[in-house]
Order: sequence, then C-alpha cells, then structure tokens
Amino acid sequence: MKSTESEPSAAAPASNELARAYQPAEVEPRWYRYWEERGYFRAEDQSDKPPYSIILPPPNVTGSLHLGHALTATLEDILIRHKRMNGFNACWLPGIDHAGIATQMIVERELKKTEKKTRHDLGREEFLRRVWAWKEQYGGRIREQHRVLGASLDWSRERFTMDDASSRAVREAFVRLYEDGLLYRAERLINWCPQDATALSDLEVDHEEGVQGELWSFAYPLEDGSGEIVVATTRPETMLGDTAVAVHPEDPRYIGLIGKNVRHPLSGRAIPIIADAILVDPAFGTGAVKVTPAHDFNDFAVGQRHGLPLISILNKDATLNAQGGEFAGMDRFAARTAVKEKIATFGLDRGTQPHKLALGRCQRCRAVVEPMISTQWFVKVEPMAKRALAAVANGDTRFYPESWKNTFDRWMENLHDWCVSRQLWWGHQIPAWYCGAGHVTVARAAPHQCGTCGDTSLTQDDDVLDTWFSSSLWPFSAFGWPEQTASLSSFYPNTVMETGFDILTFWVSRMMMMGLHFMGEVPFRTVFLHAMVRDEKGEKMSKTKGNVIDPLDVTAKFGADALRFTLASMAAQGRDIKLALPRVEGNKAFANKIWNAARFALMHLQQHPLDKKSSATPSLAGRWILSRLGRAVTETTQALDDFRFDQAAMAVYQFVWHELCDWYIELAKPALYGEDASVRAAELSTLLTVLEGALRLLHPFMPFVTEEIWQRLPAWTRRGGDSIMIAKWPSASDGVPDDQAEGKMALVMDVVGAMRTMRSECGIPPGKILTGHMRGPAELVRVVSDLSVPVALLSQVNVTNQSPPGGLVAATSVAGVEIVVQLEGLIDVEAERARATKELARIEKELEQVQVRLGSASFVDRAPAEVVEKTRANAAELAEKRERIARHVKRLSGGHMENNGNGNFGFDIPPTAPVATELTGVESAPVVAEPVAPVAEPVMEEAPPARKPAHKAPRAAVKKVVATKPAAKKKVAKKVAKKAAKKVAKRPVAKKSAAKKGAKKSAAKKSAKKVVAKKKPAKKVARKTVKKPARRR
RNA sequence: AGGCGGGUAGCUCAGUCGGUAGAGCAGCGGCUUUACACGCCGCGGGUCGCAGGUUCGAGUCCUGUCCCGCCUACCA
Repeated sequence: MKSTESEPSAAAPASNELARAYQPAEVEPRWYRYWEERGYFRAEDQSDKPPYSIILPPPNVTGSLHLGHALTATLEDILIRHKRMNGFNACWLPGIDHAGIATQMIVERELKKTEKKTRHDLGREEFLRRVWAWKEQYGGRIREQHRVLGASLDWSRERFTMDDASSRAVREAFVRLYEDGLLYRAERLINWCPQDATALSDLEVDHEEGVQGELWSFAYPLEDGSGEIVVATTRPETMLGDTAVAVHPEDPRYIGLIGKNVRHPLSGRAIPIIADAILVDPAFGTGAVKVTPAHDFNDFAVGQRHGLPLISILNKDATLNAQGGEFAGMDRFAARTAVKEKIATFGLDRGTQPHKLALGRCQRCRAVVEPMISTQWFVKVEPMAKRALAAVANGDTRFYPESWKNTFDRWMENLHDWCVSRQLWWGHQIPAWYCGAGHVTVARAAPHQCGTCGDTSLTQDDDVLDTWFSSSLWPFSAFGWPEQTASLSSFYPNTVMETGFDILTFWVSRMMMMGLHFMGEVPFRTVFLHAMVRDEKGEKMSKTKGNVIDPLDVTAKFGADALRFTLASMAAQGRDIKLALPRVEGNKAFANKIWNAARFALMHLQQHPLDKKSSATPSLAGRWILSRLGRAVTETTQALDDFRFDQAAMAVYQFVWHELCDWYIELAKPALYGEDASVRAAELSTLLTVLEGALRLLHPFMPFVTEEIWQRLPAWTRRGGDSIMIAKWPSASDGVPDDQAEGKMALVMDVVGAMRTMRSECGIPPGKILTGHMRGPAELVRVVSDLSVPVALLSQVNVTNQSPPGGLVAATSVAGVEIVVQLEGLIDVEAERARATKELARIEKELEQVQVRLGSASFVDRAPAEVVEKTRANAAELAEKRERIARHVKRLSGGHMENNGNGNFGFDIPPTAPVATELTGVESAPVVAEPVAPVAEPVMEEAPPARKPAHKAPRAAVKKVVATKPAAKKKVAKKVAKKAAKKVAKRPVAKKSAAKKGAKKSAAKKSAKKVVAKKKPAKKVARKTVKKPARRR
C-alpha cells in the first residue's frame, strides 16, 4: 500500500498488494528471521524492567517435535510474548537434554546396524566420541522446529545439559549433597533393566496392568516330614532365592507351623516359616507366601523385618547365576518353565490357575524390569521433600490448575530415596573415586589421593547420573550456577514453570527440592501444568497406533498461527486436548479473516490516504467498537494472567471476528464509501486504530499474520514501531469504555437481528428492500433511525417512522421499538393464523407457570426482592404479550384483512404523518423519528436496555450494562420467562411436540412476532418467531 | 485398592457468586451483498451420567451410585 508511511521493512514482501487469501507458507518464514536478526528475543541480564523468566523444558536431544512440544512452545510463547509486550524483561531460555538412556540406545542401535558392534567393542572413550558426533549431527532438529512454530526463545542463552557449565553444576551439586549427608552409596533392592543393563529409578518403571499370567502353586515339604505347606507364585524361578515362607500370624490353618522349617526341594536348604501380618493376606491364594527378599520389594521389606538372608539368583542379564544350581545360565523365563517341570517330578506341583498381574517394564526399552540387589548412589529425599512441601504450603510456589498441588503433596509425602546412579556411559560420570581399600572420595575435580587413606591409585566410579539429576538443577544451572551470574540473580526464581503434568513427579518435584536446597529459594513462583494432547478420539498418540499427528505437517498445511491458536484455544484446564484437524482448519480461516479485514482497511486507506489519527468524534459504531476493544483487552489480559489460554483465545476470536468484522466493518461501510470526506476520515481512522489494537491483542497467539499485517499499517497507527512483537501490549485505554454507545448499539443490533430473522423466516428475497416502520419512544427510535443507512445495509430493510401501512404486516419488537413491515401478498394468512394460535397457547402456559411461582408465598417471601421483582415484571410482560397476540389472532381469524389499517398483528399503531421520505439509499436524509403514543415501555435514560446482540455478541459486557441500567429491568425479566418456559417444556407431562418445542424457544426467547411465510410446514412455522432480545444473564 | 480428573447439543468443549444452559465445528435453509465462499444471513438441536438431599430456586452445593481416563500402590 503506497499510503503507508513506513519504510518497507526487511522482511516485507516485494509486493505491496495483499493476496486475496492469506498465505501462511509465504509469510511465516520471513518474520522469524527478521525478529531473530534484530535481537528481539534476547533478554537482558540486568534490566530496569521487571524480570519474567521461563525455562523451556529441555527436549531430549533425540527428539523431534511432537504435539506435546508444540503445545508447550505455544503456551510459553504466548506468555512470553504477552509479558514482553507488557514491558517485562522476558527471558525464555531454550535447552536440550542429553537424555542418557534414550540417546545411548539410539547410538548403540545404529552402531549395531552399521558396524555390527557393541559399545563394549569400541570402548567407553570411543563410544562417547560417537555419541557426541551423533549429537552434533542430529541432536537439535527440534531447535529448528521450534523456529517454525514462532517460538521467541532467546537462542543466545541456549544450553545443553552436558555442556561444560552444566557438568560443573552437576559435580558441584553432587559434592555438596554428599557433604550435606543427602547423598549416599548403599546396597539396596533396585529396579534393574536387564536389557539396558542399568538401574532405574522407581519412576522409570512403567506398570503394565492386567497382563494375563498364571498363579502356580507348589508344596514346600516340612522339614520334619509332618506335612507340607502350599504356596502360590507368579514367578516360580525365584523359589531358588526363597529364604522364608510367610503366613499370617492369626491364621488358624498355619498357626502351629510358625517357627518350623520347610526343606527346599531344589537346594535342600532349611527355610523358616515366619509370621508376617503386613505381607500376608490370609484370604488370598493359600494364605502362605514364599519370600524372596532379593527379588521382590515386599519380600525385601519382610527380610528386613525378620533378618532373612538375601539370595540373589540372577546375573545382570537376567540369566540365573550360580545360586540357580542346575538352572544356572538359563534365562529367567526359560528357568521358570524348567523349575516348574522339576518340581512336578517331585510330586510337589499343586496346579496353576489363570491370573492377571502387573508387569514392571523399562520405560525406555519395555523389557521386564527385575528387582535386584545392587550397590547404587541414592539421594536422601526426605529433608528436601519436607522443605518443598512447606514452600508449596505457604504459597511460595503456586500450582495451576490448583488441583495439582494435591498430587504434588501426596507424591512428596511418600517419596522413597532416589536412586541416581545409572550403569550407562552417556551422562555425567559420578564424581566419586575409589582407592584400593575401597574408600570413597567425592570431589569436584579428580583427586590425587584417597581422602581417607591417602592411596594415590584411584579409579573413578564408572557410573553416570540419572538424566533427571542434571535436569533438577536446570532452573539455576541454566543461568550459570554455581557461578553467581547476573542472569541468575535476575531470573531466579523463574517466574513460571510450564510443562506437561506427566513430569510433575520426574521433574517439577525434583527441581523444587534442589532449588530450595542449593538456592535457598523455590525454583519458580508458579507451576502451570498443561494436559496431554491426544488424537480426536482421545487416544494417546503413538507410533504403533499410527495416529501420530506431526505438528510440522499441520503447520505446513494450515500455518503455525493456526496450529498455535488451536492448541491455545483448546488448552482448557483439567482436560486432555483432543486435537482435530478441522479445528486447525477453522483457525486458519480465522487468520484469513483478519487478513481480509486488513485488506479492506488498507484498500480504503489507499484510496483515501490518511496521515494521522482523526480528531473527530468517532461515530456511534466507532465508539462502540473502541469500547468493545477495551473490554476484549481486559478479558484477554485477565485470562492470560490466570493461565486460561482457552478463554483468552476465545475472547480475541470473538472480538475480531464477530464484533470487528461482522458488525463494525459493516456499519462503517456507508461512511467509508460515502462522499463526506471528514466522516470518511473519522471512520477510517477508527477502523485502523481498532485494527491495530486487535493485532497487538492477537499477536501472542498468532505472531506471524499479525506482524505481516501490522507492518503494512501506516506508521501513525503503530507509533512508528519496528515490530509488533515489541509494541506495547494493549491496555484498556486502547479502547474507550462507552456504556452509552454499547447500549445504543445493542438496540441497533437487536433491530437488525429481528429484521433479518423476519426476512429469512418469511422467505423474503434478500434483494428486495422492504420498508420497516418504527414506533416507540422517540429516543429509541432515533438511535436506530440515525443509523438507518447502515441498518438498511445490514438487514436490507429501510427504516422510517412513516405511518405503518394497513393490511397484512409482520411486526417485531425489540427493546421498546416496534418495527412493522408490510407483507401483503408475501405470506400465507392461514399459516400465520395457525402459528399465532400456537404461540398464544404457549404464552398462556408460560404465563401460568410464572403466576404459580408468584403465587407461592415461600417464593415471594424468601427469594431476594430483586428476583421476585424480575419475575413480576416478566409476568406483566407476558400478560401484555398475550393480549397482543390474542388480538392478532382474532383479526387474522376475523377476515378483516383488507386495508383497514388494523390488521397489524395486534399492535395498535396510530397513523402518524409521514415526516420523512422513505429511505431508499445512501443519500436519503435521516429520518426524524416522531414520538408516538408511549407504550408501556420505560423511557430510555443513558442507553436502551442492553441485551444480547442479535447474534454471537459477547455477554459479559452486556451483563455489566444491564446491571447499571434501570431500563433493563423489564427486559431482564424476560430471561426469567424464557427459563420458566423451558422448564415447563421439560416437564414429562408435555411430550415432545411441535408446540412444546416451539414453546421452549420462542415463547421464551422472543418477545415479538412476525408473520410467517406461506408454504412452511406447520411444525416449522410454529418455531418462527422473532428473536427475543432479552437474552442475557 | 487408594487418589485425582472427567461424563453438558451429533462432535469437541465452555459455563466464575446457586437465579433457570452456550461457543466452535457438523447439520438444515437462504445468498454471484464490490475485505473474505477460508465468506455472509437465518434456523434447528439439551432430562447438564443416574438416584436422593439442601434450597424459594441446583449443571453449579451435599450424599450415594454407574461409567471413562490418569496417577500411585499393588494380591504372592
């Protein structure tokens, strides 16, 4: 557009013409480069601006963008862009996680495939070199993918969890925890993955429910030969490690056996029969349990209680060790069968039965996890967990949605010590050294001698730390800890931690503990946990199911803006996000919508250049849309502050589409296309102003299309800014609250809506311009007639206050204004009579209900006066309505339909002198409204009764207006009527019928009627009534 | 088994303080209206899982119950 004053920006397309439809693929890549090159993503280490920090949950280096990442990136980018525009020193720190097991597995797999080697063939050093090489080559795809989404991450701060600084932080943390007595090495029963040959934390074990297995029973013969005791197990092979048989201390069947021994049929060992009330449920199985402390967590606890020996029967690859005797060397599953067969040969098999069990599987490789006795490093969590709980309890960190606090609390209250050592190569090697005597020396750097005995031949612990260990330090290590950096003091505690609820336990809880321990302060003020993204059927996306949606496919097809907006608008709290592509498509249409609104504005600007904001008072529509903008800003801002992304997105959507586009632009057209230059300039000025504000409001959600348009706006609307992403977040002052304009517009919208309904339902051809005759209090009439041209444009009905014609007319009334339209010859009298008769019946029924309520002393006495008053007003209105319709029906039935001037639907409309020519178009003089005989309508004060605008207009604002306008009272009552009618209709007495259906909607919602077109089926006819404007709450 | 979340229009979901349910999509009808057919206008569609209770009034609060999902712990 030549009229824009701005320099063509670097990122602007060569052409100034806007494509007829928005093309995200053409636009999006340009702007990301522009922003990044100009450094808009960068946060300052020190700033006068208040800090606002979020660390991106570091994606695995092996990862590529899935919808969970896309959701995370979208929500965090919305927060960050919002706060950045709002004057914060917004820091969004990207990072990548080394993902120990996952990465090592991938490289090992590749090694096997391409070179047929294992990591052991290469040796540790060479293998790690390969992993780093792999990391350099492939790890980081996700970085580019975040750019596609428009994520405004401060790439200058990007970190990797195994970079030097991170390694320093990990060593520092490890040493300090050790020194503080919060880290120890011990032999414990841990989860072991035989496939990956490493220990796992409790959290890394997935429990697969309902696996079909079998419960096998066998007999242990008593040592003294006096009998046997039958036990049941799902793991026969572990009997080789049995060191007791447990029964319930009060079980009469076994009470005499407690203290006796059984003879192990395979090993020949004597095994005690012990009593344990915790382990044994006498009602289950035989009531006797074999106890294998070295291979079962419950049994381990029993062993501790009773001082039982531990007999480990498995090697690290889950084959049986020497303790397995004749089964040594067999795989655990082969041994299972073999043991059963062997026992059977002794005649001790007591049968099997099908049994469902839960299997612990390795989160990474799905192998069945084996509880094993092993020496590992553990973090003692209890003291830290207590601090974390206290910090949450006193509000230092708050959870959104709040309910996650409970989950957090219960988790923290039941934490076991955290096994942090892993038998892997890829990761932070544990900074512990052992001397020949087995003493441990823990140090930040390789020590020269043993801290205990001075031995100089030291070897470092082979193991590495759990990946989550380094992640737990991320909120401060990513900002340079243990160095006291400026960014650390600026951005710690982080303002918000935003992540999926599934890693609350893995990550959030551990960051809380570590942050409090090392920084003395919570790691973040707020935790917002988002839901999981699922497919449209609610199924978890997985490669095996083949229902994975690749976000990049979506952005390629619909644009990143559309995907972002969809994710945000579906991110309602406490619910899974079921992503359906049609929704994304719909939001692409939304981008296109605002694009075209901009095209419209820029087209007019090109034709009539405007170099500064008009100083003229905006039109009524202009004042209205400015007021609505202000409300949209307030609503959106509040929603974002509450992490209600869905509400925020919908508030913007509603404003842009249904208010700005559907109403304001239409209402502005007469002025914009008109001949009056000053009127035109004022309207265009308003349009551009509102559009610019709307773009800023939408920007965090749809950064690309908003920037593209914004850059094309004239400099005076943008205050000369270089990018919308660093423009000021709109405030309420961007819109001018104007209750009066809103009230008047509500009336106009109602009138237009009523006319549209009438026209549509009477089947009046759209091209045919009708003349609507208004009647009502002068001020009300004037509001509409002043806008008669736009009203005509919106509804194709000219509005005059001429004398209503005689003959058959349709009439509708809204907000105290009645509009009568001549329909002689256009409709079917008989059909209208039938419809009106039904309507009359409905209203009478409705009125009856309300009167019953009012007749109840308990209601009148106990309900608030206000409610009672509303109900009374409603009753009065219903009564009035009933009279009108009754008269209308009477006339329709009476055959006095000739031009007697009274066939007008029961409205006694006195003839008034024609005071204006019929409006026929743009050049018509405004109608001067002539007050007519006052009906029982309230006189308008500030504004006419607000109501829900004919369609889709926001309710919130309307509600407010209502609350302050006495004139609204009567209308408010209608809502009560509507509800009452609904209730009536719901009663089982009234079976579904056309009449009842009609009653639900029309009697309640509609205050006036209109005539129906002929040839409509009766049932349908029954529902046709003019929309009652009184919908509001 | 315990904990948490959910069950509202055909679908996906809102619904704040208890005042008598509403968006998007889908559907139906109409529209070559000069920003947009990725559009415009109109319309239909609900026993708010079920049963009780509290209340003048319940989608909303209480009790019970049935389904679905997740988390945690699991019966060897």
